[in-house]
Amino acid sequence: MKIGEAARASGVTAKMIRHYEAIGLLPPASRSEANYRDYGEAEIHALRFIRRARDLGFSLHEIASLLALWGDRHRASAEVKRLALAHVEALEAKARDLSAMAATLRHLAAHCHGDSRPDCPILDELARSN
Amino acid sequence: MKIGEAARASGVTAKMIRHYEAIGLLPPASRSEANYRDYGEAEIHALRFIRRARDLGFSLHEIASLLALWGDRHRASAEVKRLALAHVEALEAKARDLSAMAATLRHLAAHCHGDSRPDCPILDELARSN
DNA sequence: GATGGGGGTTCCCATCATGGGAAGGTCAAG
DNA sequence: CTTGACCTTCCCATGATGGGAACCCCCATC
Repeated sequence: MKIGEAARASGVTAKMIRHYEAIGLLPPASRSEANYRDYGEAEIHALRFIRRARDLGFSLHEIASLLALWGDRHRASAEVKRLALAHVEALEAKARDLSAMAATLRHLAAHCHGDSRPDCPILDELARSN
Repeated sequence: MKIGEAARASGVTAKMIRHYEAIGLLPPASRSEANYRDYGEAEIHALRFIRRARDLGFSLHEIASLLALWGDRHRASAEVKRLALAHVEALEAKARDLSAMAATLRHLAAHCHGDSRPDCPILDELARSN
């Protein structure tokens, strides 16, 4: 399979597949006579694995660890779980941060008339001098 | 005030102050004889404004708009409110995305024994072949 | 007066994940 | 044999931030 097909089959763009190889997340693909990258089922599986992990918000660095664990038949699931839960904590912390920002701003906006007059509690808050 | 003092007074690092000037978010600062940037109260206010907007998750691009509105005595607060609420929507959407990822992953982790055995529903899900 | 330290200045590079695009090679079908 | 779709590598850009080098400036202390 050439890179375009692999991209369609895995949901990872060809650009990203090359990138993942370049940074060592994936081993160098074997090449055809025309120097085209050639992918088999195993590679497609790995690419899908990466895409799903990305969809769950894992960084490429974390994904490298996950791939290593995936490929290790003697892994302890405890290690995977630890990694996953640490990531969950980070996701939840980020979500809380964003929600807090949203709530603060929504509150400010609720007090803003939102008409043609210039008075605006939102700007007042941002420009507050203390 | 030199840039270091301005940084301390505003909570924006000197590095970032220079950056904001470089990208045109702030007008070029006036310079001392030694070519040092010189800041007055007005500039400190603007820097604090920027920092607060950043704390609320606004992008520098959005902040440019907010600064323009802030400086426009004839602005309509409707415009500010519109911007703020659009940003709130984006924040909430992002927060929802992160929460969904966290929930999915927490669910998977809950089914993972997390012991020394290799079986792991988390990896199974990532490696799912359909 | 020399020196040292703690500012400041510019400029380049790195992060993280991704995309755009140029210049050129390869292959199938018309 | 050309055309078009694909592939290759390489460079640049994003957004916000930080690190660090090389150099300049000023003030206090020996």
